[in-house]
Amino acid sequence: MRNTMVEHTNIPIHTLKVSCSNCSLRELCLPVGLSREEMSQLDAVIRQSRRLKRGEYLFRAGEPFKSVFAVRTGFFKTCVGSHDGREQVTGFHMSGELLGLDGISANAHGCDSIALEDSEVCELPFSRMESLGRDIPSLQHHFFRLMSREIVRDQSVMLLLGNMKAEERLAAFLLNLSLRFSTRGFAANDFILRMSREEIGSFLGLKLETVSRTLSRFQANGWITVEHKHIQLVQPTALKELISGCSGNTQQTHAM
Amino acid sequence: MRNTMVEHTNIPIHTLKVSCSNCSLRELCLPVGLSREEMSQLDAVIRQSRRLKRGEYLFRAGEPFKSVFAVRTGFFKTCVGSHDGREQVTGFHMSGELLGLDGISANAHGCDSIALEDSEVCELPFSRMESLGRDIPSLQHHFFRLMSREIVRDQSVMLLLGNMKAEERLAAFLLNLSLRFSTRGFAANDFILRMSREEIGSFLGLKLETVSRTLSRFQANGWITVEHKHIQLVQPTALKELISGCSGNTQQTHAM
DNA sequence: CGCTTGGTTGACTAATCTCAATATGGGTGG
DNA sequence: CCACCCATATTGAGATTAGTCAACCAAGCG
Repeated sequence: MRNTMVEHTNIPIHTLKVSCSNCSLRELCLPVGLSREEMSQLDAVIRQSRRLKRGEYLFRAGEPFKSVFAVRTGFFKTCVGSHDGREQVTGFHMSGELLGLDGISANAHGCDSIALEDSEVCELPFSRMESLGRDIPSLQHHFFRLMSREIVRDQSVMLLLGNMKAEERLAAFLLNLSLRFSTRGFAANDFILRMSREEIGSFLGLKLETVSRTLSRFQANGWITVEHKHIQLVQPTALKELISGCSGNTQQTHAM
Repeated sequence: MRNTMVEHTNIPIHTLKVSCSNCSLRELCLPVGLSREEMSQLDAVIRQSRRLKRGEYLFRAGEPFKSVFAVRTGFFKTCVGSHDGREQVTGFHMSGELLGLDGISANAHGCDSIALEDSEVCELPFSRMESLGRDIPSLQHHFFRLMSREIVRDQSVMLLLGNMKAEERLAAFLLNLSLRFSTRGFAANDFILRMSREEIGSFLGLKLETVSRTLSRFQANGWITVEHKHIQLVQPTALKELISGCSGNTQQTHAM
């Protein structure tokens, strides 16, 4: 029954299409439609990828801002801390997603970014991306789109935190993860949570006990199975019904 | 005592410095440090300002995205709606702030934007701003900064919605408004709320009754006076104490 | 000058948090 | 390789907060 889940990493159903020679930035490169020439310019700017171990900080709030980072593999959380130690997880980030966009405004990172499993990122020195954007309009445009997408994502989190009940938040959260896994070629209804109940709670504006209880209730309803961090969506439809109506744009393939 | 408050608009302490000939975009122009030549290029791109009456929509979610808008005068709210009619106010916006950045990602506006009083905006056709940015690097950079700032703002709203109690939310809200008024040359401790209790509640993730009760309690404590929409901060320090610790970056001069 | 809308207040209910006890698993060091 | 320990998760009971429903009031508008 309990297969050796210790390193039961989510299994890709099909291999990811990688378009950018230097690193698998589907999100960054694919939609732009760069020429071979432009692609190599981009490759020249993208720094060697960096590996992080579980628990390691990619950057910390307050550090000078130099680069944004694209997740190649692994899983990250970002959080803003408050003086008295409360901390709010502002998002979870997986492959193809960009980290550090909030640092541009003040030339300093605005949040902490921490690897939740061993991970690999590409560093994109921002000023070089800016100048490259001037030469390659489609790249510039795509960068604006990525930033805008982050704003859209944040709006849907606000909707979640401002309007939804605990069950709805959890359902939206699970379905969002499911969607993002599946667009990356992983199983949609069978995955491993990379984060703790407390981190989920922080993100969803709930206490860890509430997260735990709500997951148990979902399981009791026969909607999901929970085995520690291993989640299976048995009746995703039931979850979808729960949030039908509150959706807004909770259903994004992008970061959350 | 109660002066004819009907049109008691907030009074500027000093006149705003206007740097851009076409429209008062302090936020957009001042920090960039454009040359006279560049400034006139920018002026050429910025469309004639548009006037809106109270209650009018600047744009609606789903409409094709063409431009972002800079608030010249007046007051706006943005909200994302959900299918079943719930709506979440995602922000309030005053002079110098940009609206519509969330539309870039999908080429369609992602929220409604509604004037809360008679207002005036400048329209900035986005594609022309993009190409102008290619010619004027500092403008491009500034645009990235503005988008990043929006992301930072959203993070602080998440912190507010995820971590704070009703009293703390209201205190943070009032102090944020106060700060923004004062940086625009209006009185910091004496202002008119442009939005209803319900809209405040929607933004803060509270019901209107809770907003009302909490304001009453603040007044009973002697911290503020409330006369309908006219608010005076009598002991701003008391409010600051309330949120000391949860701040994160709740104290921004920018939109909220 | 009545009517409609928005705001206040109260009593009650429901949801979530808090505190606490108990399990469980994974990691560590012997 | 095993035993132990600590961090993490589950569950329960009771406290607290905010939501709900409802009555009432005041203001602004036509």
